[in-house]
Amino acid sequence: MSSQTTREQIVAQADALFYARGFEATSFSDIATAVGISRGNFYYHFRTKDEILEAVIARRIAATDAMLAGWEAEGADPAARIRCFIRILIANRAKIMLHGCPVGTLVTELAKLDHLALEGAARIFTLFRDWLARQFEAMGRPEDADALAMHVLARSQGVATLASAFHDESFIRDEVDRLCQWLDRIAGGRNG
Amino acid sequence: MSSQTTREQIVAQADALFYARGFEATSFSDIATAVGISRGNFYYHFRTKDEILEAVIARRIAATDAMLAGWEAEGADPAARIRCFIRILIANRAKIMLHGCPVGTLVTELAKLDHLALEGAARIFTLFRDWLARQFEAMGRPEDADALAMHVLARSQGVATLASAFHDESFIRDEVDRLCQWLDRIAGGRNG
DNA sequence: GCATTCCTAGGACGATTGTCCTAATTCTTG
DNA sequence: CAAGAATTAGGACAATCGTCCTAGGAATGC
Repeated sequence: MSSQTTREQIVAQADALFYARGFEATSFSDIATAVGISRGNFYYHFRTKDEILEAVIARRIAATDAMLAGWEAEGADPAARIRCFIRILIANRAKIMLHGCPVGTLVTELAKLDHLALEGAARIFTLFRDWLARQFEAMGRPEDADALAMHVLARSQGVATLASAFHDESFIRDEVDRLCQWLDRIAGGRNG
Repeated sequence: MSSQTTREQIVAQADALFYARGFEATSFSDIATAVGISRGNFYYHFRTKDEILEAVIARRIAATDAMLAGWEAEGADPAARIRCFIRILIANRAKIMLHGCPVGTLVTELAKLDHLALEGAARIFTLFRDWLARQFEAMGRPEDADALAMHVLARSQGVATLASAFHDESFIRDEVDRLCQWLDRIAGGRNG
């Protein structure tokens, strides 16, 4: 039990630090200090840095799954569900302006490192992609549901990147509005 | 003369390595090895890693300036100029699928490191932003030229991020087409 | 209450990091 | 050709990295 808690604390702190500082820039000592344990104890729970990364990715996958399931339970309107996704940009704007998108920045870093965990991290993107595609299918766009899902994903990524580059909150709001208008046009039946 | 060449070689190799592996993951030794000189010689030209980063950013700013000026010299049609920008995604698709956007990934990394050079790196974004805004002004959209510029910039960023996450070339083409269609609608006078 | 497993602390390891120094070499200039 | 500056090579430096080991304390099961 106590070990579970320690392990969970390690993964939670590693998750936050990987997001705020990046994977490579975060050291064993950083995480151990954040949790309040010794490096020796740390090593008992995770033998390599890659193991922590795997655990963090698994944690993020679980959290994403839960979030998407929650939006799906809220109502039956697929357009409203997609708006839930788009509005993460607003809800998390403070952290996004500081550190960008947690998924996008991790995937970008792992791609540059040629890291094996890149595939796992990209799976988080896939969760969003497939979920969004299902909503577009439910909106009556089965033929280009995946393309539309990728489109929404891409625009959200771009907003997060530029918001952290320019630290501009009103830009986030403008782009969210623009994206929601685009979604309304899709839902209204016109072209995209 | 020979020193100029050595210095330029260092900056060029550092530029390529920072793009491919990231700033922090690239060491003095990596750059020295790539150039084919000793670390001691390296230190003669650059005393700190931040100095190299500054030089790389200055180099990228100069290259960006030249590229934008070149597009401006090609013709007088602002929409065609913007299409030049959008098509970088196609022209550089191979490297983008491997390492993302050079500007976006550098800014993202420096933001996480709380690095002083972030401001300088964001200046590259500003070059594109202001240039794009000038084109939208010339297209008769002075009131929202900057917002439209940021919109184009954001969508390009998102495409680069997802293209490197999924290693999907057809996605790049689809999004470039979509963005060009959007541009045509803007140029045609309808709403955005 | 004893034995066994689980958990923790603290330090050691080789490698690598950014930085710096010094001595040799090359180049330029008179 | 000689004198000075510019350039290079190679190694030393303290610090930190990820990884690993060992020994003691806490908890659990019989």
